[in-house]
Amino acid sequence: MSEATEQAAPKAKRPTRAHRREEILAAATRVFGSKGYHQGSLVDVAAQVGITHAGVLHHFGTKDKLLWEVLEYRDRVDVQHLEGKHIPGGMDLFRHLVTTARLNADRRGIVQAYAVLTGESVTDGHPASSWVARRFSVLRGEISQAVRDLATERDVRLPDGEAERAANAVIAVMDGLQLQWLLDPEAVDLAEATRFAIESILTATLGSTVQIVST
Amino acid sequence: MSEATEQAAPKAKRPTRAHRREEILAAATRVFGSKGYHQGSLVDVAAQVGITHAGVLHHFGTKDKLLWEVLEYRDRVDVQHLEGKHIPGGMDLFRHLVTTARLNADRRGIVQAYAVLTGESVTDGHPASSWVARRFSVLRGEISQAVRDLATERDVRLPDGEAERAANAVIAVMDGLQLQWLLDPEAVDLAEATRFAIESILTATLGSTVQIVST
DNA sequence: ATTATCTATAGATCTATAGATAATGC
DNA sequence: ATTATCTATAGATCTATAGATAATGC
Repeated sequence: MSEATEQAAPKAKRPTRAHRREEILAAATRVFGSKGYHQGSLVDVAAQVGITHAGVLHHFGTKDKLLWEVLEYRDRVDVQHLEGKHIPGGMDLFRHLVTTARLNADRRGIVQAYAVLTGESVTDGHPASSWVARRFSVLRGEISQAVRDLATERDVRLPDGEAERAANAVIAVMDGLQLQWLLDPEAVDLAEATRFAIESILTATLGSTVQIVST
Repeated sequence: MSEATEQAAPKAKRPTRAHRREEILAAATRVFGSKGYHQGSLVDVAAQVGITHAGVLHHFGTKDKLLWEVLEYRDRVDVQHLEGKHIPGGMDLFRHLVTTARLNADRRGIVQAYAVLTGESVTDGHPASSWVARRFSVLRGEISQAVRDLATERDVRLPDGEAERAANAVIAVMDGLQLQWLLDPEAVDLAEATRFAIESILTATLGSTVQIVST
């Protein structure tokens, strides 16, 4: 905040290195989201930032590395969005999932990028496949733990593997609903559908009605 | 079966036009499934059939048209696989969905093709998007009707739009489980997970335990 | 005569590299 | 001196077309 070091108000300073990289990452997210990784080109990304593709490569080296950083960037943004900075447990986790779905209904680009890259990631040797697989694995762990917490809370004894099955179903239903919503937003109310599906899975798993009151 | 018209045993006759087209469609399904539509080239497809890419274009005109025919071909195969030739209703429909999931666990290529093309289809202007959207719409109609049938059968009065919500959730969970299974087959038992998820959704929707006994 | 293929090639793209130039920071 | 960009270009692909050749069917 010291004004002494300020010489004059520079109109359009060169963006800092970190800032430029962020601009490129944001542009790449849009491009990969709207066209996919293979079909989205470095020229497309560069054009959105107002430089040439060579400029993009100067910052990221290769297109693969750019994608990796886009995915890491996504992780960082997702986490920093949480208040407590770490993912909640028990019922709060499911509330959080529904809330995220509601926010996502106004962030089509992000949802699309996630859906496209996830779909592409099952192709042979795709650079995003290990990222997506790890993401699933982390979610599976967190959600199944939350299911176990709820079961304990309600004195329900779960069959072996039931918490994992429920977690997989919850993850699956969120991904699948996003696909349907992207292709036909009229046919699916993303937040409502997500709440309904998660409540159904939890209700059936725990044997008594579960209601998620999202904030 | 008349032997009179047979001259000699021709070793390797030229395949009929229809047969050659089928070979190409099968190859294209494999290629688009393993690499995606944009990344899978006509040269790849042609190589699998043992001709050049120009031969493929002779039969299908353009790459887009080839994709459309691949999708129609998929529809035809799916339908002809059913015994009655049309999709069943009520509980039989859900039995059929679980059975399909079990068969799919041994047809990775087909599942992968479906997942990849569905994911790609949400990119801007993708040639498969209307096909996927229609597929969702048809499934939604069939499944929601089956849910209504079950509700009537059990004297359950469903809230407005509940059958559609349940249908969307069932479709979503099947698609989502396929993604997880493709990326990590150890983590998901496709048939078991599908059965569990559909039973959960139906149980919660109908308010009493639903069990799907797959044949 | 028609159908199925092939070779050759045009015309678009794409990623990545090399080397030059301009702008900042010490 | 370092960092950020640019221009130019190499080297791969890709789709699609044109025209030639071979194989079948009447």
